Amino acid sequence: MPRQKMITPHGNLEQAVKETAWKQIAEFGAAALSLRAIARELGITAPAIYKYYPNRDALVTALIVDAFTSFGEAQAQSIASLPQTAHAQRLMTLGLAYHQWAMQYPERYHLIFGTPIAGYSAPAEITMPAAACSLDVLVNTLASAQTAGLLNMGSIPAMTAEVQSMLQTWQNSAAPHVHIEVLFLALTVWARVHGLVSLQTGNQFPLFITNPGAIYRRELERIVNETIQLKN
Amino acid sequence: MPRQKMITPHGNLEQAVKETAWKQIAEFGAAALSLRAIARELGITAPAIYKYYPNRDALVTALIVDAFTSFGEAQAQSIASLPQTAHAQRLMTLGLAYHQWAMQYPERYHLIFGTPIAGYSAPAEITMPAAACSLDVLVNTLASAQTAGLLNMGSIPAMTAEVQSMLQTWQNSAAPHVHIEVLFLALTVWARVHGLVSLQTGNQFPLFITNPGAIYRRELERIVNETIQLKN
DNA sequence: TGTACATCAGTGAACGCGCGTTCACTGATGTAC
DNA sequence: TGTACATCAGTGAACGCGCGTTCACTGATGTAC
Repeated sequence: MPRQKMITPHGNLEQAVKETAWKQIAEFGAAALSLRAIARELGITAPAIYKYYPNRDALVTALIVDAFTSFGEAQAQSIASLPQTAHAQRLMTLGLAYHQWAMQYPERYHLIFGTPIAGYSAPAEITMPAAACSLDVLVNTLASAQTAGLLNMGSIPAMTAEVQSMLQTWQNSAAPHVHIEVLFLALTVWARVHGLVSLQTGNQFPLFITNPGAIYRRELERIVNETIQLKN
Repeated sequence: MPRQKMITPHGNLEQAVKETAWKQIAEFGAAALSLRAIARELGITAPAIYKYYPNRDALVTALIVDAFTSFGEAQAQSIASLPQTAHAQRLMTLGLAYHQWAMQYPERYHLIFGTPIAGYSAPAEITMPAAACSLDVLVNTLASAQTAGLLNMGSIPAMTAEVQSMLQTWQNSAAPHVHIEVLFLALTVWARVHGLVSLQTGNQFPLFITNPGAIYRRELERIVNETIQLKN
C-alpha cells in the first residue's frame, strides 16, 4: 500500500511544518512538541523535517520569532490609521489589539509571554530584539502623548536611584529621546494589561467570571483614563 | 551490589515524593514531571510511588493543592500582625508578600498561575475552592478599607450590565457583604500585580531591567496610592 | 519469652509506547549537451 | 528532440532512550496467642 501524498511539493513543507507545530502546541503544549507527531500529521517521515530545521529546538526558535513578528505587526497595524494626536484612542486601541491578538492566538501568546519552556532556552540574540521591538509601539504612543503634554505622570512615585539607572540604560540604548518616566509607564501599562490577559488565557479567573473580556475592557478604560489626560 | 537505602522509612515517602517533584519541576518544568525520575532520585523503584498516588496526574493535583495552600497561608500570615485599620499598609504588605512568595517558589507560582499544563486538567472541584480562597485575603482587605470609607472607587469606570451581573454572581456565592466595586478592584489589583510578577518569573522583561523587583515596588506603591485614600 | 501469622511498603521484570536523531538510500526533477 | 547526468527532497530502517503502568513477588515489621 503506497503512502498517500498529503503535502504540496517543494519548499512549502517548511511552512507546513510550522503550521502543524502551532496546531500541536495549541493541543498539547509547547513542551510536548514532537517532530515525529508533526511528520505523522503531515503524512511525511520525521527525518524529512531535518532538511529544514537542524533539530527540534531550532523549530521552536523559528516559532518564537514568528510569534513576535505577528504580535508586533498586530500592534502596529491596529493604530496605523488613527490620527497621531488621538492619544487616548490610540492607547485604547493598542490595548484592545493586544487582547484580541492573545485571544486569537493563545498558543503564540503563551509561547512568547507565558511560562518559559523548561529545558529550552531561546537564543537571546534572536529573540531579544524581537521582544524589545514589540514594546516599541506602546513606548512611541506614550511618548507622543508626553510630547503633547497629555501624559499623566503625577501618579508615578518618586523613583529610586536604582530604578532610574535601569531606565536610563534602556533609554540610552533603545529610546534616546524618550523620558524615563515614559518608559516606566510603558512597562507598567504593559504589565497591567498582560496580567489580565494571561489570567484569561490561562483560565485562572474565579469561575463566576464568565466573560473576562468584559472585565478587561473596563480595566483598560481605567488604565487609559489614568494614563492619558483629556485635552483641554 | 545491594541498593542503598536513601529514604527514611514508612510514610515519609509520600512527602519525599512531593519534595522531589518540586525540585524536578523547577528544573525541567511541570509538563516533563516523571515518576521514574522522581523514584530514581529517591533511590526507590517507580512502582513504589503508586502506593501513594494512583497515577501521575494525581501527584500533580496534590502539588497544585499544596501550592494554593502555601500561597494562601503566606498571604494571610503577612498581614496577620498588622492593625485592622492600617489599610494602606496592609495592601502594601500583601503585595510585597505576593511578590516574595512568587520569588521564593517560582515553580509553585507557575504551577498555579502560569501557563496551564497541556494534556492535564486539574479537577475543578479540588482546585477551584483553593483558588477562590487565595483571593479572599485581598478581597477582605479592600472590603474593610471600603467600610472605613477609604477605598478610592472614583477611578472605576461605569460597569456594563454584563460585568455587574458577573460580579453579583460572585458576590452572592462567596462574599455577600462585599460591594461589587470592591470585587472589581480586587480582581484588577490582583491582575496588575500578577502581570509584573509573571513577567519577572518568566524573565520576559527587556534585558535592561536588571532588577525587576525594584520596578515592582514602585508600581505597587502606585497601585496602593490609587486604591487606598489617605486618612483625613 | 517464643512462635505463627497477617500486613503491606517496596521490588524487579516486563508490557507497549513514542521520542530525537543518524544514515545510506531512492527516485523524481531539471539541466547540459 | 533525445540522452546522460547531477541534484536533492523525502524515505525507511535502525540506534538508544525514557516513559507510565501492571503484576506477582519478597521480606521486614508488628501483633496475637
